[in-house]
Amino acid sequence: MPELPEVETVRRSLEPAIGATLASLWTSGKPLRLNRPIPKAKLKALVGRTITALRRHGKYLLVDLNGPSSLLVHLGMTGSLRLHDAKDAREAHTHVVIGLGDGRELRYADPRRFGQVDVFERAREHEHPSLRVLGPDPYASTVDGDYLFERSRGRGTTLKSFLLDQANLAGVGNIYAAEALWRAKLKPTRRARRLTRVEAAALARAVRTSFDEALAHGGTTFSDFVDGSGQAGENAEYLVVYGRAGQPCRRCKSPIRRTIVQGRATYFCPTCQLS
DNA sequence: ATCACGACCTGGAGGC
DNA sequence: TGCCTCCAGGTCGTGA
Repeated sequence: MPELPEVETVRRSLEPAIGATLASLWTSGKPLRLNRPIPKAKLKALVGRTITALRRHGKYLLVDLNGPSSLLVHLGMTGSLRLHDAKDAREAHTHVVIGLGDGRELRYADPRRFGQVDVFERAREHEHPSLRVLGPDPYASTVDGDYLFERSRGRGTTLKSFLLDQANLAGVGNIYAAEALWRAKLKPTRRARRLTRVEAAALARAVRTSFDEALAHGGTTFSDFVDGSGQAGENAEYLVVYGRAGQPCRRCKSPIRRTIVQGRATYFCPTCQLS
């Protein structure tokens, strides 16, 4: 579910939590991704801190608190981070509840438990195992055609895998890889090393255009994505290729094709995305 | 080092 | 109604 536009939508929707103070903490006791336990003691130590800012890098949401620490949240496939009234019934698969002491609660829920919740020291942010390996956020000024061109030299993998590799660009997932490749008129199975400088520039623009559109529509919801206030996104209606197998290409009317590339559903237009 | 693949986990959809 | 199989927005460990 949540790729960069969805995580950014969550980030924006949680801004009303800035200024709130962490007052209590509850965890389910169930482990998340890689069977790793939620660091309850580190989270408990944050009680008394105030939320000062909400940031995002790629698909990671960073909640800054006064003092040296921040909270890291990754939504995995099915995670949600929502502001609730403390009186609201707790939804199934809730794993972290942070009481804000003002009648509100920040709740992390994640049915599949592919997500991540952690605490880190901001001064050592770049050393965090999950953040350390990330490439630049596609909205960073350093990301342009030249960056993608240089980065793709000597890479024998497909463009699709290249885009999904968070070490290259942080934030692209399976939906927007397909969307961006369609916009740039590039075939998902094209080898990254074959990208020309002109194509790389088109791809950099295409990634951002796809994200801009999705953001304007509040993100893509298929079944379970919601923002911090529980609102679903409308972007599924506007997708150009993802999930549109058999439907006409929005450029040339050819039926969109679905294939599997490296184990993941891949949508493209066989006419527009010839190479 | 790079790359492809399967595993992780739950729930929903569809077939019988 | 049940039971089975397949599929899903992400990441990471393994082995070639």
